[in-house]
Amino acid sequence: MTPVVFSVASCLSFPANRYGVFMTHNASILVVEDDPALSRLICYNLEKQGYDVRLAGDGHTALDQISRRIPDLVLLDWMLPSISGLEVCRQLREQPKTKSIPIIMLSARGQETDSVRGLEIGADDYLIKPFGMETLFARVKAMLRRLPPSGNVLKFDALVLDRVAHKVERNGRLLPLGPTEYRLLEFLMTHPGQVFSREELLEQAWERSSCVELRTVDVHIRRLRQTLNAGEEKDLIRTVRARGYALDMPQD
Amino acid sequence: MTPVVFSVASCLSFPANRYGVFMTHNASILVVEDDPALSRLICYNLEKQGYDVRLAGDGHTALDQISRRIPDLVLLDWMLPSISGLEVCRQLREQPKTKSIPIIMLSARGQETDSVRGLEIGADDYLIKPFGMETLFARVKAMLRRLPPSGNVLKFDALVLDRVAHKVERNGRLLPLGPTEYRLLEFLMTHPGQVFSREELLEQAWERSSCVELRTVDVHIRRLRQTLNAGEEKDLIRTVRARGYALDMPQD
DNA sequence: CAACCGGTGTCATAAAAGTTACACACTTTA
DNA sequence: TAAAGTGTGTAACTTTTATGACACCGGTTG
Repeated sequence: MTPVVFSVASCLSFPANRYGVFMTHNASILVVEDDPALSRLICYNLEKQGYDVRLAGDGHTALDQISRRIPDLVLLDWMLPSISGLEVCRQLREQPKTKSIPIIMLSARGQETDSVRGLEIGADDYLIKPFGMETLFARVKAMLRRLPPSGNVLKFDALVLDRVAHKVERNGRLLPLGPTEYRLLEFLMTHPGQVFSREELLEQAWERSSCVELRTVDVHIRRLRQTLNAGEEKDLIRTVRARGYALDMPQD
Repeated sequence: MTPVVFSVASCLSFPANRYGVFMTHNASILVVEDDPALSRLICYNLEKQGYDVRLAGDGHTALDQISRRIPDLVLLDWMLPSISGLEVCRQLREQPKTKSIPIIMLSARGQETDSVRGLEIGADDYLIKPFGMETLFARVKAMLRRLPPSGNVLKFDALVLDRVAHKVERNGRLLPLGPTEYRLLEFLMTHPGQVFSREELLEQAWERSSCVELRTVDVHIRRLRQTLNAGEEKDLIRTVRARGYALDMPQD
């Protein structure tokens, strides 16, 4: 299991763990589209561009996913089962947490009044189907370019650590961490999948000179786990007997 | 120092953009278009919408005008005498002062590769001629909505700070702030959500040369809180243990 | 000119938050 | 099953932050 080095334009190199989960700072895009053929085409191509792509097949699912984890950009089809794209857009613009998510609407409705309506209701761009993938990429890139300087953000699975805001979230849930737990997690997130001995963790997450018991690491790992997994979620910290700990995807 | 007292009533009629910053003036738009018929049509209609519209008939003039006064938005025709719109766009994106001006390209070139090229080079949107005025308005509005905070009035939640009047209010309640508290709040409001250490806050809200105890920041934060939250309102200042403070929405 | 007054910085102390050590239970390994 | 390695709860302890009191300073007022 050698670390795979994966490089994306304008991004640093990011190691992938053995489960193929890329730890990138790549923009996350939620594609909301009910036509499987089109959604597959879009997702496939966007993923090939290095984006972290999620898919929602209808309005409800979309709102649900967004409430759990806020994407950097939403591609939103107009015609959708359950809740229409227009309505999804309206609802997103209402809530403070979601109102500034960039939205590109996709629609077969090419009438001028349609695009105007979409933009009026809060969409940032409006693409008329059928559109070429190149056009989509260009629009997506142009939109992401204008994103407010995305603070130093580390991501691992649904774990997001924002170094500027000094906040950690898992699935949108804010995690109350103490300074040491924060440093510990920050270190682990910058080296995902790697196992560290207690000595190494003390070296990295504690003061250089501090002479602390090795066992202390256990306690902090435990507390980190407790906070991290509050909510019956899977344990992201792997214990390696006689070696140490690692931030890692659960086996099963 | 007189207590800061004022009313924002006069500002409230201005539209707020997505950053919560009120536009205290009408957005200025530079139209770069050599076809007199079209440019007149566009200018006339935009002015009727209340925008502060300027016109440039060719690339040189456009760059010249922009260097003299930076507009909020540029409508840029592709085909232009002297310097092409594409080149103007490229040059604008090169200089720090102009690189973040929103640009909507206008062009009769409807090929996919053209729009892609325009967007790649730095345009934020690309409209294919002929387009309806309604579409143009919608695109312009959508673009201006996303302008970063630059106004003289900062807003965060129900907190409003007017830099010109040098006054602050929350929920319509006037806040009597001292000079230091005002500077502190002003700085925090221009960087919402970000955590700053006491050193950074001293650097930003105090005189360069002043050598003041770090703990002094605590006291001023406390005074700021006291004034800000007089009225059983939620605390907008987040304490980050061992790091500093941030202006932030209460999470829970 | 002297008293007053709001704005500041500093200190001492209280309160809160986070860290460490330790005892012991539990689990895995040989 | 013994030995080694881990997990957990607790209590003492340390660090950091909140707060109230007070002295100083410059400007204004009577």
